[in-house]
Amino acid sequence: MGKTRERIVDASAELFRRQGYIGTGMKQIVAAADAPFGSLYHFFPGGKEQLGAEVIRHAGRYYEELVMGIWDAAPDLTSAIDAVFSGAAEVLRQTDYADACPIATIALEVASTNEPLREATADVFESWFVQGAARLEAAGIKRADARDLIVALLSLLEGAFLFGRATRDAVHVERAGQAAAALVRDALGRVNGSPGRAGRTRRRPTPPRRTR
Amino acid sequence: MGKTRERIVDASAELFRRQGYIGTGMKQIVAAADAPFGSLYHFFPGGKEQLGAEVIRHAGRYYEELVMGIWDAAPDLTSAIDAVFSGAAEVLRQTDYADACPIATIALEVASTNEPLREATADVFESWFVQGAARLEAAGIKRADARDLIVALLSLLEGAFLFGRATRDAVHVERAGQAAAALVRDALGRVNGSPGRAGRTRRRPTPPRRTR
DNA sequence: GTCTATACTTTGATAGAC
DNA sequence: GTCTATCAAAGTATAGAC
Repeated sequence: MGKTRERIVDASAELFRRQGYIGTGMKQIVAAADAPFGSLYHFFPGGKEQLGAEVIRHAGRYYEELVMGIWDAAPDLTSAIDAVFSGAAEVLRQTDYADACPIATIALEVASTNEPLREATADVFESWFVQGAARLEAAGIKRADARDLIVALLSLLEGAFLFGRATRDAVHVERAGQAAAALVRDALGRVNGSPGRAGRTRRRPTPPRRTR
Repeated sequence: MGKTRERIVDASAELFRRQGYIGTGMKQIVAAADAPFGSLYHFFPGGKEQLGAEVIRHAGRYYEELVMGIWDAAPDLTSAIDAVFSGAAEVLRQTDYADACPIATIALEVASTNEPLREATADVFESWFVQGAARLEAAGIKRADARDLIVALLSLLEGAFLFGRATRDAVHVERAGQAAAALVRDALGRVNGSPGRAGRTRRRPTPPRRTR
């Protein structure tokens, strides 16, 4: 229904997430996008690599907005963490253990083999770190701790995605969420003796400006 | 110098870890193994899939023994966690951010596309969970907590590997190790009020029997 | 912008001599 | 067990009519 170029990017993102970048063929993409083959190289003269880079950045930003939207909708920090992990586990189940992180598979595939695409994934992850750290700070985590904490929280999520997909069991994601909550409690306790209300964020945390 | 079949498996494991299963060709494998092409299908009549399954199980067991060996050599639980994560970060740096988890890339590639290989990765991960949980129990973690904790610790490691390779920065692995240590302290505190000696493992934790 | 046909390369896999 | 030649299929990419 949308524009052809848009459909190509969306279909590619879906296929890359499930089959990886290398495992997805250009012919499969145009078939899934219901797009003419000629349009592919019309819109992406740089070929598969240009398409891959665009998909990584597009899917990365989309997922960032999805997760941060859930985060911001929660009344406090611990609820936010719980909502993100619970929601991720639910999506994993509902998609037959296919839809987890949109770029993790690509990131590992290209990390040592394709420098432009590796940089694209690194940029996406860095943006996630910045956005998450800003929210942790807004919730009262010390600036010096926020960066380390968000990396740990997202590592828990990514690792649990890996185990969840491989074992076809989303409980790993939920349990990782409980571990994430424990890490948050620790960090909050380090700055505030009363953990009861320490986790309460401002009602409308100033959304940090995107750096792009 | 070893037997041909052995060289093929080892070379495949190395290539799969860095380039993934799909991204590695059979011709590249025989070249790296310095093996005759005919031998490949002589030893692996099931083709690439049979080779992939064997590499997953072989590399999975090798890595398990490597990590658990480091674990068992540490004087106490928190030292063990630190040693594992620090060692992993060091290897990551020394290999130009190539050598992290030997099967994570394959696991994500095949999770939704190749059921036999997906099962192989699931078996490996499950074995890691069992071995790790047994060691946590031996260190005083309650049985009911050990399983959840080992999944969280390994999720931290796997997620940090992903970010470390993508951003070419091993500090993520070290920081994940600190978060892992915090989770362990929490779990130990839940069973023993004196965290000072609570983390002390038995000098020779009974190695749980392998289930294969 | 769309569409078809096709060029070129690489892939996994096989056959058969040695 | 080894080695070479080769297959059929799939991969990415291009050309050119419309």
